[in-house]
Amino acid sequence: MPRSRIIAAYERTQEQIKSVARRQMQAQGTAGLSLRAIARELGVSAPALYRYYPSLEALITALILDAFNALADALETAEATFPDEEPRGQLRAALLAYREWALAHPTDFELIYGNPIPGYSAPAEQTVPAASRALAILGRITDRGVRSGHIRLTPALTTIPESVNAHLSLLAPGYGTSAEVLHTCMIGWTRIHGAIQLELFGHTPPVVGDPTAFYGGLVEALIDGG
Amino acid sequence: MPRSRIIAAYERTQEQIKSVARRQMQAQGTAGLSLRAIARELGVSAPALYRYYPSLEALITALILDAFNALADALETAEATFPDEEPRGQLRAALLAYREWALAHPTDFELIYGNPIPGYSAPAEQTVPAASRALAILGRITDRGVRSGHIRLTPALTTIPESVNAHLSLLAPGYGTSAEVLHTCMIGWTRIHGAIQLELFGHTPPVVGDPTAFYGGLVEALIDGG
DNA sequence: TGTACATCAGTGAACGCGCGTTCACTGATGTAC
DNA sequence: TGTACATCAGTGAACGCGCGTTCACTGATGTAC
Repeated sequence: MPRSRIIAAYERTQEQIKSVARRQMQAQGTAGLSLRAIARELGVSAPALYRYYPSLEALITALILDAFNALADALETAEATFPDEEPRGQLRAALLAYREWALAHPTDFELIYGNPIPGYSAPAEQTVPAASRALAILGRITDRGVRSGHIRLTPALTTIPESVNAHLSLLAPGYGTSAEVLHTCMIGWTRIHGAIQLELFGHTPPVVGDPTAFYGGLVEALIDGG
Repeated sequence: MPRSRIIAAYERTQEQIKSVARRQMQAQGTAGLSLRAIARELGVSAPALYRYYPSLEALITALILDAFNALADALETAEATFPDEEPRGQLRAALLAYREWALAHPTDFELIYGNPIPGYSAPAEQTVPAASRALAILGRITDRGVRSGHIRLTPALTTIPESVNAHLSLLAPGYGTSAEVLHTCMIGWTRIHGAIQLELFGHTPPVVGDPTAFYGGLVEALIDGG
């Protein structure tokens, strides 16, 4: 068997393990992840998994990286459904995609944005770049929109607290935009995130009745700089 | 010993158990709650706890109810620092109190708003009333503000999706207010909640630098109907 | 083409651990007469 | 005041369970000569 096929098989097994892990998180919650349970479902002994991941921690890290990247990929796909000349369409699509991804992959969402897993702490040098991708996408769309005049920043939100402005100014170049735009993105991010998180865990639906429509209204207000 | 003193001692022990449980959640996460660990820290055998709570589930329910009520109490205390004639001050104080309570009691916050605990499901008839208190407080403050003209609803947000409006209209009387005000409160709630949740789990601080100032700006925008 | 060897995925037993819950019990304290 | 009894907080052993990880191993497959 050629070496490349062997590697492909190895990686396919890694994917299989992660896929079973994701299914189990859905049933048991992120804290319920267990190598033995995964092995059982795969019809294999528990030590066999150690060929593919050196520990439970490593598997969790892989799942987290996948989740951050899958979310960012979803946003990028949404962005691409409109040309760069229509940043409002891009922004709307991206914001809706954020929620849709979360609803479609609730445990991945929990994994990256929810309670930390008891004994686990993520290796920052791996997760930070993956985690930043989503914000970078929102940043560049908004930046395009502001430059072309399609998106305006809310006056109420352009008065950035000095200490925050100082910090954002340091990071903004890394995102290829200004502190103002980055601030707007952070505000926007916290807004959609709160709505999604509360919906996911069942706090808003009993009150608003139709969470999709509720979120839609929230997104329109956000795009209009409200 | 008089019967009332016996009951008081019993309840004091219940409080002690919950307090140790809270400390352990802080260290181990909400999913790490364990009767045996609590008993160990109390210097007592595990079965002894069954005098006070019939099961781990019951203890968790008690902790959840306490948390919802403590949060609502914090909002009410904040509300009371301004007279009813100054609803903007009341609203600002309440919104800031929401974050302060969350930062002071991160695991209680996780417990009520974070990932569900694996094997546990809350008894709705007990938790729903407690959970609704916070929203009711924001609702009555906002209602006062709108009636007296101190608080105005953002135009962008008064266009409520029809399906949402229908549902809110059913619930609004129960909160002693209108569908519009309730909608504004839900929007406001999702906004501050997202900011707090992302801050608590470390997602916003590295970007905004000064989360207190960032949140402050967000609250001002919210009060101004932004 | 055949043989000796290396590679490596996967096994099964074992380690030490912690968990929620049950059970029959002890022993101190308070109550009734 | 003294005695028999009831109450009840707390104990210690045991139940059956699941966990992550280690270890020496088997047995199939591919490689070198």
